[in-house]
Amino acid sequence: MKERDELDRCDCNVIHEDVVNAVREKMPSEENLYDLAELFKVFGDTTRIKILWALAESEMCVCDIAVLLNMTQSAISHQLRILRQARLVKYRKEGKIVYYSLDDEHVKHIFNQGLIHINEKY
Amino acid sequence: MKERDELDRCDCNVIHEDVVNAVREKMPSEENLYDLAELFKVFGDTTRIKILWALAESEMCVCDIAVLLNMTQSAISHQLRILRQARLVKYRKEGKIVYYSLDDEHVKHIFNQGLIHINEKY
DNA sequence: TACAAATATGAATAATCGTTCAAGTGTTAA
DNA sequence: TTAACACTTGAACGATTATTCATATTTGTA
Repeated sequence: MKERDELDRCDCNVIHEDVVNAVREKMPSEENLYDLAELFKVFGDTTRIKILWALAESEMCVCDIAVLLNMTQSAISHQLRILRQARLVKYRKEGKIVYYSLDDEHVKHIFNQGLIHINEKY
Repeated sequence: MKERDELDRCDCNVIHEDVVNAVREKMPSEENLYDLAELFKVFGDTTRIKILWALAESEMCVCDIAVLLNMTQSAISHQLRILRQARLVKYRKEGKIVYYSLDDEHVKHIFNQGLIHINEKY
């Protein structure tokens, strides 16, 4: 029985079964919630935040970003791969130089909402 | 010399010094970027995303959340502490029961922006 | 008072993650 | 073709993190 399993697992009794059921019906799919967490995980690193903020300002090559953030070019390249996989940045090659830029307009909107939260609190 | 240090560190030459300088001036403070990353780090976990989404729907006690997510009450309690510290949830006590609810209206806005990004891509 | 229930917390463990280092592409120019 | 440069990548290391387990704490109740 499903309910029995859940109680065994949660280690407590259901206090408000009606609330739980109502909320359960309104929850997005497991997949959607997972993807959402994965997206925010990408934003949850200072280096990547800085890279995205920089690219929101201007297209830049890997070396420029490394200089701007005072980090090794290798570290930047690793982070750019993660941003690429999340489809947050795109790139174009010009000879040996690779130029990165934002691939998503609402990154700025998400950041701004985040800043609102931070600055509103005290 | 600052520039020398940066070049040592980034392991490459400045390609577009003008771009780097222009972007540097537009960057928010180190502190702001750090706080922003910390906020998104909190969103970057499936369990916490689920908790926040549930609380966006209805006030719930710890036990209810544990049943809803099929997790131990202890695990939920640990995550609620993180959400409390980030000022994303608030709580009220009623006897031995602790009811949690959202403490921030734009959590929903941030989530919605995130979903837009996810769903727009293919 | 003693007990059970709801929640919180500290320590431990396993998994994940960011950076570094070393070695690899691919491209330009001598 | 050789060398230098811009960048990428894989492995390794240390740090962080989510969950579990055991143990508190607080409150209602017998």
